[in-house]
Amino acid sequence: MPEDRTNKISCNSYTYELEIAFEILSGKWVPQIIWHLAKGEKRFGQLRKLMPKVTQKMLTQQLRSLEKNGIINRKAYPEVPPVVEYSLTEIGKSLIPSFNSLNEWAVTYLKSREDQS
Amino acid sequence: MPEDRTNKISCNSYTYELEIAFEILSGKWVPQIIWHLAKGEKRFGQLRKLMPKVTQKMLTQQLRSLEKNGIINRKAYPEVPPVVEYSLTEIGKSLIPSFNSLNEWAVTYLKSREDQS
DNA sequence: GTGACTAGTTTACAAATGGTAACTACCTAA
DNA sequence: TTAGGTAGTTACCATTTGTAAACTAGTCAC
Repeated sequence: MPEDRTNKISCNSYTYELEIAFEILSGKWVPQIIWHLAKGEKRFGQLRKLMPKVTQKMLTQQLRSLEKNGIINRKAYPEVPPVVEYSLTEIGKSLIPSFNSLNEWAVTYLKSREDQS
Repeated sequence: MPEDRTNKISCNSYTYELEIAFEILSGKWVPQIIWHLAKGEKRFGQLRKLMPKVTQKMLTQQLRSLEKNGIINRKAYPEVPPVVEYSLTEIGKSLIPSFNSLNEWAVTYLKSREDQS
């Protein structure tokens, strides 16, 4: 074997996709945003009410990042006062099963930690 | 309805578990570490070789954090030179399906982004 | 007694991330 | 003309996270 090509999926390339996912989803408020949008389109102000601890700056920042990455849609209506609606894209919606899986894992995890103490 | 208790699962409490998961799994090298350990017990030096870009300090730091959170086991043998073996705990192993799910999502995601450009 | 081996620690620094608070734009209604 | 409503932006600071490089400990082989 001249090069280490015995496996098409080398360790490095195989973790690459997974890391992309975590890169996109990292950000203190990102999971929450996606979760809320999973339940339906929301306006900026609605998200603020649902997430009282996030500041305006952080909310727009993370919304912009999700938009850039194609996870959410932003629809702005040229009205006064302004109306902006956020929703999950198709690829964004396809994240929901993974989120449910992680959520279930976390429930089990927390339970197992309680039992120990 | 005196209080908003129509749903047992309120928005706030429901995202809580999900956020715990992301909290534990955030950290630049954490997904990779878990991924490698999913394939079997590894020594410190083996992990370093599998992840050439991580520094010693970061590797130990993130391993410690995962150990503290009960995701991995650390077995140290009092030999010279030292031998330390890391492996996933049961709850750690139970993360693998979620990781697979996220990984598959990311593959689809990357494909869909390629197609656009 | 010098160097190699493994699995770290330590110090100092740089970069990324997040938080606070004040400010903007635009139109409407009083 | 002044206040209110929505969806932001800006400037500045604090905290967290990550990096680089040198150092440690204990034993063995030379």
